[in-house]
Order: sequence, then C-alpha cells, then structure tokens
Amino acid sequence: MSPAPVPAATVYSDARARILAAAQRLFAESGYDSTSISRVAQSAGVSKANIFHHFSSKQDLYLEVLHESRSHLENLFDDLKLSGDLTQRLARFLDRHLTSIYEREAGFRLLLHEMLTGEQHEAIAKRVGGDNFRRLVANLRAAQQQGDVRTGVDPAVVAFVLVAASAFFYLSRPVLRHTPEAEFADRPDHYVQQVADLITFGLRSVEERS
Amino acid sequence: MSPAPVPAATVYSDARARILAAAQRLFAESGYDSTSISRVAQSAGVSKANIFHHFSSKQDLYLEVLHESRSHLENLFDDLKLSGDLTQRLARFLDRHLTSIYEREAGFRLLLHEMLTGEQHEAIAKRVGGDNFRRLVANLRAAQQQGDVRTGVDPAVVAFVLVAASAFFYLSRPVLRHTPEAEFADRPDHYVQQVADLITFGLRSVEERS
DNA sequence: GTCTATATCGCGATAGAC
DNA sequence: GTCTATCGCGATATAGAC
Repeated sequence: MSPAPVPAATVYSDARARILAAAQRLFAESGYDSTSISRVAQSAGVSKANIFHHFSSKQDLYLEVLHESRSHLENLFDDLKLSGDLTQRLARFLDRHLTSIYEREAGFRLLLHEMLTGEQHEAIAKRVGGDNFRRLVANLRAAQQQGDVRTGVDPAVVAFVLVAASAFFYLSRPVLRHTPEAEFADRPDHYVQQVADLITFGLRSVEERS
Repeated sequence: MSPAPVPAATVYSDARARILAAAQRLFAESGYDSTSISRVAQSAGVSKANIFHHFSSKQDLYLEVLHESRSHLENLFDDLKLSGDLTQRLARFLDRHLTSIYEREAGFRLLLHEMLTGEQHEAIAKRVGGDNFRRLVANLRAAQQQGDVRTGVDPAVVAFVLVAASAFFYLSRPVLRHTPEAEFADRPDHYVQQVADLITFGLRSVEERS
C-alpha cells in the first residue's frame, strides 16, 4: 500500500506566508508608502499579480501584516513578579523587554511607524498596550501595597518610564552610536542595570536622604 | 518726491519660504514618500513647477527642510543649571523640554522620522544631539562632583532617560489617551513632576533606605 | 519668478492564459 | 495558484511662454 496522499486542501503553497514575511520586513524598514508591491513581490519571489491574488489590495496586505505583528507583540512585556530585590527585578524586566524588542524587531518597528504616522492608536492601545501595560502597572501597584515601593509615586508613570527607557533606547541607538558621551550605546547590559538602579534608588546622595 | 522704491533685489518673493514651511509641515506629518510635491504646492499656494525652480529636486527640498529643522532644534534642551533643589530642577528641565518639543513639533517629528527610517544618524548626532546632550551630561556630572548626585550613577544614562521620558511621552501620547491606566496622558504637569520625583528619590520605601 | 503644458516613469490593480 | 501583459493614474521632473 502506498502512503496515503496528503489531502490536496492541506498542500498549501507557502507563497502567502512568504509574501507576509517579506512585507513585514519591508514595511517595518521603510513604512507603508515607501514600500512598493513590486519590491515585496521581488523579495518574496512571486509575481506582483500573485500578491493581488492572496490579498485584495496593498492596504489589505498591510493590515494583515499589522494584525499578525500585533499578535506577536502581545507578550512584549515580561511579568515583573520575580524574586529578588527590586533593583534586580527591574533590571531583569528591562533586559527582557529590550531582548523582546530586538527579537521581534520588525513588529516593533511597525508599531513605531504606526505611532508616528498611523491612525490605529486605539487598536494599538487595546492589543499591545492593553494587557501588557495593565499587568505591569498591577505588579507595581501590588509592590506598592506590600511596602516595597513608597507611596506617592504613580505606578502608571513608573511603568511608562520603564517602557520608554527600553523603547527609546532602541529608537535612538543608531544616533547614540555617533554620540561620544553615550558610551552606554554599545553596552545594553550596563544601560539596563543603570536604569534599574536609577529608578530604584534615585539620584540623591546618601547623606541627603530623609 | 515720491518715496524711494524698495531695491528690486530685496523685493524677494516669499514663495520659497512658503514652500519650505508647507513642506516641513507635510513631511513632518507623513514622512518623505507619503508627501507629494503636488500637495506641497497646493499647501504653499504655488505651482508644482515653481517648487522645482527653487529646489532642484524633491530630495533637495527635503534636505533643506531637514537642515532648517535641525538648526531650530539646537536649543531643544534647556540648561539644567537652575537654582533650587534637585527634584524641582529636574521637573523644570523636563517641563521645558516637553514644551520645546510641542513648540517645535514639526521639526521634532522630522527628527523621529529620520531616526526611524533615515540614514542621517551621524548628522543628527552632531547637530541635534551634540551640544544639547553634551551640556546636559556636563551639568549632571558637575552636580555629581558637588555631591548633589551620588557616585555610581552614569550621568550619560541619566541624561538619556530624561530625554527619553519626554520624547517617548510625546510619541506615545495618542496611544496613551486610549489606555485607561495611563491617566497621566492628559496631565503633563503631573507626569513631569512624577518623573522628576522618581529619578531624584527612586522607588524604594523610606524605611528600606540604607 | 511664476505659470501651463507635457514628458516619462513607476505605482497599484486587472485581464486572462495556463 | 501562478504567471505575463497591460491599463490608468499620479508621481517627479522638464520645456518654454510670460
């Protein structure tokens, strides 16, 4: 008996997936308008017409890419609930967050493009910000109620500054590499540790503390 | 005697200036490729051909806009050398920085576009980052040597986090407005004060401090 | 310096063979 | 599902009158 043939319906061409992958890379690099269907086709190894077979329009292709990317960004933030002292917990959070950004660089760049020029702000807030940010704020609020974090600080602001420290580090890095003062540009570990230390202990000299 | 006519050479048309202004606004809103010469012409109230009379190409127009914007961004950071306690100095710095961003919003958006997709990173570092960032780091280093800031923190990292806190706040604001946890999105004063407080004192509860 | 008219190109999208 | 060929349009850029 010959092996049962794979049912025809499941022998999908991978063209669609290759198109999505190529489109994500190119949209992420240069944004929507700067990316032509021709280049996507060339990069994916298919014809232009084939793209319009799988997607009804360029907009449709872009929205599918965006949708896929948003799903992959849903776990962009790690939970902060880790053992150890606060500085190490924050350093670990920042390290994971930065690592996540680089691991999902294309998706993250799409997100930045959308924040700068797009009009999907509500969708981003719901799908990316929503759960991630909510959990992070909740973690900080819990730490505050346990006395690990002093009262008076707004957990949402702290959460945002943590995210900003990683995200803007990614965005600025090419510029920082040409800034002599910013030696930390090539030392993400040092940067992460410094930020965690800064936020945990503050700037004040020890003798000044009340 | 009739009044002396204004010398012809000085009766410049303001078309060039209007083109530059319109181009800056449109490039800032949507980026390079999404902005057509036709729209710039329409917005500036001149013909397409007139734009090519004043500028040799679209690229040339964009580079002139970028050059002009960079000049106006040179004083984006205020000096930190202000009297008062450290928290208030930082709050004031952040407030002025954020105000500068909104006052020069178009130029700042162009900068973000370039950071995300451009290849002018070295020029940005030299013209925008350079002096601004250098002075800020120098201020912090001086405060450190005077004992106002504890040893162990890297002044460059602190400077960067301050900048990131303002810049990423601007970039994220449209998304934050749709994020229930981020009430500070509509309260920049509160946000600025919280960040200054956070960085000066850190997160630790008072009884934990060594 | 400013315009109208036009050239030329590459874009998104479609038609239709295989 | 995939291709070649093509359409129609708007893009950057140019020519030349005023």
